Amino acid sequence: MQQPTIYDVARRAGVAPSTVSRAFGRPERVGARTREQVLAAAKELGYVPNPHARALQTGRHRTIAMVISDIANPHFFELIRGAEQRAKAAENTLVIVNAEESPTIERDQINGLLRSVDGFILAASRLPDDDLRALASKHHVVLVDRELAPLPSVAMDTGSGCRQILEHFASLGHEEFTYCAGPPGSWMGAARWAALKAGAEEHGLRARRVGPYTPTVANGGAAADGALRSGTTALVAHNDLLAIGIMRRLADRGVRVPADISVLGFDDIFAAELVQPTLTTLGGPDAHAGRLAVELLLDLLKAPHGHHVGDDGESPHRIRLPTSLVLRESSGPAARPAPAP
Amino acid sequence: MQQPTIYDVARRAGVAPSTVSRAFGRPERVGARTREQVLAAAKELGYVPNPHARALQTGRHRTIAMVISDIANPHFFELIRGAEQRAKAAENTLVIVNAEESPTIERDQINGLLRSVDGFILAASRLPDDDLRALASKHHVVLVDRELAPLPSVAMDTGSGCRQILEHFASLGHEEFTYCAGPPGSWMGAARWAALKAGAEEHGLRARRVGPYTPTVANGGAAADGALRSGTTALVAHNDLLAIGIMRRLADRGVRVPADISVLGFDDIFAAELVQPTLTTLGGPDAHAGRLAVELLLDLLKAPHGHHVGDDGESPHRIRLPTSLVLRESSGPAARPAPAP
DNA sequence: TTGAAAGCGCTAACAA
DNA sequence: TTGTTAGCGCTTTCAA
Repeated sequence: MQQPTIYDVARRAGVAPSTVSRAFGRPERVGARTREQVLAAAKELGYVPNPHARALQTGRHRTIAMVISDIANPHFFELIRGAEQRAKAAENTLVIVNAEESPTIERDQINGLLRSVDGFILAASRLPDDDLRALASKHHVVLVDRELAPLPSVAMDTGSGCRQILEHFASLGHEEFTYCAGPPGSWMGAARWAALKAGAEEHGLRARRVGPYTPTVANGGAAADGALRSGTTALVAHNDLLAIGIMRRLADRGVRVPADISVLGFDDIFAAELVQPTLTTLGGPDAHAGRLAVELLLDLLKAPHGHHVGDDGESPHRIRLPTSLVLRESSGPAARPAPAP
Repeated sequence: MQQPTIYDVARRAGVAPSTVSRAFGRPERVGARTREQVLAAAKELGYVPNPHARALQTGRHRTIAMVISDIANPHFFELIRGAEQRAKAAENTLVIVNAEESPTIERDQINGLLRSVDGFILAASRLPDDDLRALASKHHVVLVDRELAPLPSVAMDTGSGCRQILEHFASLGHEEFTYCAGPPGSWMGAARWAALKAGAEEHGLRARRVGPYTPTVANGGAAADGALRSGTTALVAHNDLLAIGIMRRLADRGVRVPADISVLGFDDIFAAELVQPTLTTLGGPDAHAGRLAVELLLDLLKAPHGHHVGDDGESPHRIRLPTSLVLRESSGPAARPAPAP
């Protein structure tokens, strides 16, 4: 059976179609009595407004898309939750799409939704800067876990976070550490390494880097082997998934954590306290980040149409969230360098 | 700036708007030369078809929605991945929405997408049977992790799966076991308990049940305490998340796994082999399930409009996937019943 | 406050 | 093969 339209409702309520439209879109511009009749008729008929017809006319879809670089990474759970909450509060639908760590897929997903959503929240986007700027010049975009002037963004404060890690290492007597890098396209990964390297000297630490590795538990094996070769006493992994994989491989090779090597991760995913030993990691307010990202996007949508952040000299919203180092069992006092195998 | 429309492209290419439309929608019905001109003009202008206008006319959106009962449950990762793959192959966009384990939210999410997508894949839906049937009578719906005649569905084969568990217990000398139930609205949970209970006797086992519990790691504590009170030697949890939580609580209370109690889960999520001891669990081909679900939905969409499965006597597609018990460290020979605390 | 009518961008008869 | 034309269901002037 056909879905009923405003015309069906109008006929039933004995009013004009435009009145039905108003009753739904701007109820205050319809007489209270009329409104009730219309709503009643609509209910009887099971009328549901057609969002396409509405979008065609208004250009608004009340839908926002969240593109996640890898939906299998638990790090994004809370982000998604927060974003959903906030979107729902604003009566917007949030659709999640997965980019599978691939810029190509990410681009395709975005293009597929370009005309169906009001804006995009790109979480840990792997797109090149230029693509991002081009997209933002025609559509509303908010970045998460990435910063790029002049786009609005929300990201963890890498600088202060990495300083906490450095201090932790220094206070435990480590003299150097090795960073197991994530994917080359990861802005966060680059930022972390930059901050770690920059702050190392003043904490009396030598910084090394191995990688890049795709950040999954499975790839931790290679990362562990790579790091072990350098005979280090402390490891920082691109994220918790990689850190967990590293610890597994270390255990297999008989290297004790933290006695022989300390291991740190980023994100504080739920598995961090499930593994043995539990993982010391730098976490942040993910749900809050999700809420803020939606809020930023909503602000953008309110701006005059065709107006995008950066058009004039207005200060973009670049939010940095505080992080905190969650101390668990995987980090401890420096040991002598692990014997090269 | 305004997005260009077919009219702009038509003017530029010197053809009629309908020709532009055809060039995109049914390229075979346009002369090769004309088509090239149109496509070239479209490219220069940066034209992108407006899916709403198209949907308004055709009723097709090339979008399918996947509603997940809890997106934070890693069990759904592979399902999502498989579904995405298949959807992409058919040039459909897959949007994921989260129901947060709440029937109300699930219904709201569905209603919000009702007119924007071609069909729904409901994963572990918490909706009452009647709601599901009502929805399926007006829209295309495929169920995952749930079965309800006459809707098409794909689910793990609970019967054979639970038999494997029972045999495992019996062969290890257990004489009874306790099932820690999941949420009341979970069809899968009910099916598991039913299968476990039904098969227990013939394996010489006594079956008990405690719960329900919301299946999260955090709730494992209560589940463990509940089960311990009964002095059991074997535990089956609604899913891995709950099982992991149970093991943590058991460890805290000094109960050894599997020496004192064996613990089993369902789903085989990635964390199952991360925990200590690693978790014995019943897993299945999740990615395959995702692919199949999309395929089933695509079949439905191909059927004549207004025609829904069950309208006539046609046999619905109810797919059952084989499961396999992944033996890990958390299950072992029966001990004497743990002393009641 | 309500109605009439135009049109959003596209597709699909129907004609040419 | 291509153009003309009439909507899809809705919102939004403009009048009444």
